[in-house]
Amino acid sequence: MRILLVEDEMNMAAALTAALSRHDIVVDHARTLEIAEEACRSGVHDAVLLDRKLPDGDGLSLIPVLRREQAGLPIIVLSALGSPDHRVAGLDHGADDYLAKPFSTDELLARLRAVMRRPAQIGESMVNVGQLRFNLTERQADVAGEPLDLTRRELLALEILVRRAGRTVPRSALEEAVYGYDDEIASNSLDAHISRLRRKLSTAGVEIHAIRGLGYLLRTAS
Amino acid sequence: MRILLVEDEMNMAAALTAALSRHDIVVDHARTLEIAEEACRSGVHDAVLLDRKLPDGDGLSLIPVLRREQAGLPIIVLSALGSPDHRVAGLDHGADDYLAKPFSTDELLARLRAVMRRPAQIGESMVNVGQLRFNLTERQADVAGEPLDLTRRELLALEILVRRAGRTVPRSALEEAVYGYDDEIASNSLDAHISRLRRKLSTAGVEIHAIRGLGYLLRTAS
DNA sequence: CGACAGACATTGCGGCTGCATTGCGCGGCG
DNA sequence: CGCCGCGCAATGCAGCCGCAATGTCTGTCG
Repeated sequence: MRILLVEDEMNMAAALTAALSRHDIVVDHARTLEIAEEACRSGVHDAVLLDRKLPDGDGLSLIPVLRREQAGLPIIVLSALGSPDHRVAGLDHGADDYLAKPFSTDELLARLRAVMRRPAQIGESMVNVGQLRFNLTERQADVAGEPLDLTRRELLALEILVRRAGRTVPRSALEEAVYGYDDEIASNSLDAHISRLRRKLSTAGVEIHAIRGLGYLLRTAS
Repeated sequence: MRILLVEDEMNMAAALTAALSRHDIVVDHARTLEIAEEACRSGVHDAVLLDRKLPDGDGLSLIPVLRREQAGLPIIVLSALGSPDHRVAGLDHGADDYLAKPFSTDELLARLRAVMRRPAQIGESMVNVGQLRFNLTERQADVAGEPLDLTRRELLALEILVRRAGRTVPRSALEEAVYGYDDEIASNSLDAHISRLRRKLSTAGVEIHAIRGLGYLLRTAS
């Protein structure tokens, strides 16, 4: 892990660098806002520790700059200004955490770990078939980025077809997915839904094949 | 915004609920770990406030459970156990932040905002859709610089629609965001709010689309 | 090889469900 | 005491969906 420490007081900086180094954290040290801005441009840092009182201004003013350059880069403010008001100000300027001096090194490390843990992206299960992209969690279908306007029954049918793309889906399975168990169906309305689905998928590069006597099968257009 | 408060002390819970409600945050209250676990399963919460001393165990033990159920759900621990050691323990158990009692309500709100910014932090806590600009931290909506005059319910509805712009928001999710669990709704008043929202957004270049049988969808006007 | 039957495709229609809109009255807050 | 937000209900409306009629295709049997 490599962090950028923005701090003008040399004793403080040295002590922090030593403490963090003992935990195998690489520390780059910047004494001014200007140097810090320059340093962060390299994009090698995993987090920023930011002092407030700096020779060329309040550290908080750096936060919007960092956010623009390196969106998502965790920022922890370290400051002797520790009143609730000061903390609120720091957090509302966009900091991820605010730690008042003096603090324990262990707590700093823990807060660093906490802030670094941030999940990259909650796994959204997406299925791609041809130009068709189906988001299983959101229950939404796109064709080349354009959202498809599907009705509820069409969505339910497409979902199960997509989940088993390339394999034949028995007609009975489709009926159970689209209607309930209870909801009896006494016509060919499932076929009707498939028909309308096909039209809406005409530009999606996929085909819904009918497997006579068995069911349907979704696959990329040949 | 809707949060889950896990706290057994009723005075504390009532005070917090009142304070947060004043900032238009919907609070669901759980007195025990068991109830909390059950409540979080609904997946409607944006964050969790977690006490440590609870009738059925240490609140920290809930964190792994929440992480498994709802990865990415921000968790802030609130505890009278405020020593650095305690904080480190809390953070290393997976909490996103640790606030020692007593704390100022303003700081809690600021830390909530900080922790909520995270997922959407790519870019800013400002969402633009069409001419509509929604400030998630300030909770304010502008159309071409002109601030929109929205009521509380309208704001809550618009917030969740904006947070998930371009994706269908289930009707149930909207109801839970705008009203609480307990607040039963026995009419189409949600529809009424949507209707009035639409009127106020008429010049915003966005549309609130109704997805029949599913919910609503906000997107730029075609 | 032709004819028929069964299965799927497509499309129009009507009913019904669920959404849109508006007005009213209550209750809370100033 | 007046205002405003909100829940509620009534009315109007649109679109989804079930249904059936008709067309197409395929596989089978005489």
